[in-house]
Amino acid sequence: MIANAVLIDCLRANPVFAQLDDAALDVVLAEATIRTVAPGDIVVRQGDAASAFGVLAGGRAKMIQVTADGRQILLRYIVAGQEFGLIAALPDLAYPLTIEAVDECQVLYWPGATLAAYFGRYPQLALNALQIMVLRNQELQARYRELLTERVEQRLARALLRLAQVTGSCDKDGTLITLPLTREDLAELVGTTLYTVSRTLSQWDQAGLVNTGRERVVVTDAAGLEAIAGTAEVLPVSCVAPCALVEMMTAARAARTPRT
Amino acid sequence: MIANAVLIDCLRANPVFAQLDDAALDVVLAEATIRTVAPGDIVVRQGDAASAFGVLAGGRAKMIQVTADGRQILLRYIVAGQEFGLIAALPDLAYPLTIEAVDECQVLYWPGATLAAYFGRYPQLALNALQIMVLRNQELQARYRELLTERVEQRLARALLRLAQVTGSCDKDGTLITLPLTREDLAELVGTTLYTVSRTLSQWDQAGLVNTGRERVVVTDAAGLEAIAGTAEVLPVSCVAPCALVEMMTAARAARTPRT
DNA sequence: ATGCCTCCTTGCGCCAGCGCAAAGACACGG
DNA sequence: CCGTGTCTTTGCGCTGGCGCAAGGAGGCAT
Repeated sequence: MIANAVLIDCLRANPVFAQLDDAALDVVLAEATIRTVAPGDIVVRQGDAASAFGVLAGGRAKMIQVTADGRQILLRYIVAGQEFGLIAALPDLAYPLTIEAVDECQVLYWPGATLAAYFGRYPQLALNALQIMVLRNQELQARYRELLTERVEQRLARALLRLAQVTGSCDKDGTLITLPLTREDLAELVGTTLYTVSRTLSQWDQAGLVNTGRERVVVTDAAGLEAIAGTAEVLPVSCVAPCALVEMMTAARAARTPRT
Repeated sequence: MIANAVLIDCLRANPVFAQLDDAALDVVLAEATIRTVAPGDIVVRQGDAASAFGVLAGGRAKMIQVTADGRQILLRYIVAGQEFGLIAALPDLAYPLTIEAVDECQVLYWPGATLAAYFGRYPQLALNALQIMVLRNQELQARYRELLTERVEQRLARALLRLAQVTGSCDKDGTLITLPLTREDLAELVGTTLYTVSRTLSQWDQAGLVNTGRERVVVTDAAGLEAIAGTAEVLPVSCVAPCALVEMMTAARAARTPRT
């Protein structure tokens, strides 16, 4: 059993509950159900009625989607402190993805109706939820754009850097990604095949950028990977004179001849 | 000038204002600013501070993103009745995309702070906004998945079907997509090059699936395109016995040998 | 130790889609 | 009616990445 103080901290750290005072957090926590999920087990299942909202209080989990033809994609990993299932606040929707525990997970649950009630009682929460969805949407849009415009190498480099940031632990000469990452996991994450991932990692290993092993990646030269990933950000268009936008786009389009 | 009744209908039809009574709609509309945007002009600019929320009352517009290297992607088209800039309700964020008018557009604007105030005054609006973002997120996730798992042909077929549905007008023997669609627009929409789009459309034209012209596509055999697009939906996983999920995924993965 | 299972590597052949270049078609304005 | 600019088509060569197949290597249980 996890101490209450830890759970409260968990909620406090979560953007959904930002700006909620301690008394309210106590009330909210008191209404939560806690459940332990074994590694490999399903937290929520794609297609099921979205009945519960949750916060991961411990452990890590994969968010995956299965397609009609049985292929699966790995959308992202979530770690302790992150929430899922905001969709449960809305009536009659289904989970759009499956969440599968990687480690043993502690999960705090609330019925969707309870979350909806919180939105009424603490209006800030509704705004928080909206903000989360807006930001997530931006992130997804960015990844969508990456998929359209970048090549496998770049996407893989960026994925490793993100994972190192979220789940990295310092290691001698590098950052170890503490998730059990198979080549196939990485392939599903960046949208390629396990062969290509393997080949690319081997190459980077020899070049001294990373250090790989069975289900293990250590980032030894983050700067090198960043160079491969390229500038991650979208052009901050408004940094230039406002009216120059159209001209700049045109010029850039004219100059973009090499796709490299 | 557009008649007030038309504008009210426009708001009523918009999911943000769902379940708002007529009196409230009047109040909301009274606080709106209306602006006309000429074809090709920018409605909101990527990177600018997200200061306003808007509803398109007339005309159609492109949502595009420019990348650091000057390439651009076309996220989607919006038509009269659709909203944009929900992000303006939140403090200190920037528009993540540019909206460019295709036709002459009439746009209703509210300052972001006004929208935020509406969320306080009419709590349903905040829930509506959340729902919109959740659904948009699902759609984006679906397109992300398509990009990862499907080939150009499928994505192009699906894009045409969607466009025909949203902006189609009945034509002799087919549905005309009324947007001025260049091959490059389509390429940016499905994530390919104008060459591939041109080649594919030529092929479909000869096969009698579509009828193409300069900036013009008529879908003559929607069923044929649907066959190419394949099953659009994600596997409704929970339709099978709940516990069969894992087995089914495993079986499907074993059976997915040919990527075709 | 031994065997087994899963994961990883790598050679090879292949093809979808890219991107150039050059020519053709269409629309519009003068 | 012609010129001009934009959009479209299509031949061609190329390559990034796919996917198979076969072998290797790490880890776990008995």
